[in-house]
Amino acid sequence: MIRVYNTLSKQKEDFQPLEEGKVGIYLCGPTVYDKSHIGHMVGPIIFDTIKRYLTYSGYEVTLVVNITDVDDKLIMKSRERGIPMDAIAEEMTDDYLSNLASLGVDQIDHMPKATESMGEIIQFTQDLIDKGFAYAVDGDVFFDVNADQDYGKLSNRTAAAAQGEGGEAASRKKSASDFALWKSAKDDEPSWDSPWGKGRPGWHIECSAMSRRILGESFEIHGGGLDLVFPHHENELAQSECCHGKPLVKYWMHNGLMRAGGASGKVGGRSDRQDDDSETQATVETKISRSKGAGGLADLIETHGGERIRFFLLRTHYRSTIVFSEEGLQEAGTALESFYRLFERYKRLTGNCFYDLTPAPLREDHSESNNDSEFVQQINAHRQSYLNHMDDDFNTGGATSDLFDLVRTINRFADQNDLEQSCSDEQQVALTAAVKTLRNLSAILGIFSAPSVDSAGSDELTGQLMELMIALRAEARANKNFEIADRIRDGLSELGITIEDRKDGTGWRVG
RNA sequence: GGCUCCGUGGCCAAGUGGCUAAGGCAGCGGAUUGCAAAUCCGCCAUCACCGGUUCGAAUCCGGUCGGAGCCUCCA
Repeated sequence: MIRVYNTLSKQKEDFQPLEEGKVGIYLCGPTVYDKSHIGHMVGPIIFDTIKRYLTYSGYEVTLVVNITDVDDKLIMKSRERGIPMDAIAEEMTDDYLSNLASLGVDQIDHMPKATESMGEIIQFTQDLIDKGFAYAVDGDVFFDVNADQDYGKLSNRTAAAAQGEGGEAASRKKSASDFALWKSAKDDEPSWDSPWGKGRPGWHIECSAMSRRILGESFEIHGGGLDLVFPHHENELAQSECCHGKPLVKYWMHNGLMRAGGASGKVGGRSDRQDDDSETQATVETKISRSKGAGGLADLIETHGGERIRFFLLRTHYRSTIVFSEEGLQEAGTALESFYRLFERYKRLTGNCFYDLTPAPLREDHSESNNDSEFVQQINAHRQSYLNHMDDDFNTGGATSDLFDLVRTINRFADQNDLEQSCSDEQQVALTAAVKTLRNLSAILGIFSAPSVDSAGSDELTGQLMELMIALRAEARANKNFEIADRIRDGLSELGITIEDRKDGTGWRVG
């Protein structure tokens, strides 16, 4: 039984879809007014993983991630740069999509855009007016918070305590906590025709309208960053539930936010964009680490590779705060090495490539057999532990530890049976079954789908040169001329190449 | 001020009532190796602090200290 932490009830609940076997997930995506930073990737990566796991568990899953391509920040950006809003939206959407691709996020089924959903948004707004939950004033439409008995249940606050001064539109609102469903446009702003005049949607209404179109009036999971609980999700919930008279979603899931190492405040958060008036030494240091974290995600992917970043994020439970640091990413990279070495070892022993193994699509029954060897039993135990971790609110941090256990168990099997000396057909079968388990389980996390491409110096000439160097060194070693042999190894080491003398021959790698 | 959440070994990080507190990185000892590298084996924590509940708590309750998020745009 899968269990899910629900922000609404503040506890873990048994996962039970509304309709047997089907799951709808709506994840709040970015407002595309600027390039994405690493913090924007936490949600997509965890929900991509959640969909993979639910699919593996037999559910038919629809994952929706919206793109907000009209809002105040986009309009400001458009003025700043002197180009149309839709050009900025397109540029930043492309940036977002390419980042997702680099990080192996490929499970998204729909990416609706606000500007392509105006009809539904206007209809939704009209529905709320008709039902008495919203009112139009001078071209604006506001949601009437006091008409909603349940308002505040997600973020645990009352309507009165909800929203401060009411902003610039305060004078037209019935109550300061009322929020805009439709905003009238000034002359030079992008706008769409509506029954209330030219204008654009408020921030929250697009999600209500688009989720209704694609997933229906009620669906299973709504996700987003913890910072969206209020006001975004609170308001979205209010709109949809007042409109439909039933729960919008069964499970509200919120991922923790990322912090820059040494700094306070989340990556890309408000403090990042504020002009600091107090230039103490501490804030200067903070800015440096910030610029690393919140700076170009594309650069980060360039230097570390998507797999390392994805693994780094998934090692922590999705509800925790992740502190971003260059060192943390480095360490994740070191940890991944043991997997890559096992894949190479597997290939040497069996001739098969890890990446060519096809991951099992479904979580099949592994009924315990008494005939199983100790090795097979250990592998199954690790597999079961992995599934238990994932069943428990998608505990990817715990699950990765089972992956390391699998690696150690497989290496131990190879060591103890001296497979480098001889590997029987039977042993090859056992080895492949175990490696395949690793393949299946890592595929759920979205890692190891293809060889990591960060290995430099893998061109043909280098390979031939290395073959020559290794042959020369082997000759020297055979003649017990260790001085020469070590000179070769040390020299290569200075060039960043590591030599490994294994029982079945000498290998080399960059790094 | 209101509302959430967190504090586990040198660092990262699972575990949230009961066998010897996962796993990773770093370190140390051993096997292996000509020496290394890789791999394997072993070692390294009583869970911020105080008090309470309980046969039994890192895990529940209260308090103290420390940290984070939201209450304003935000993944």
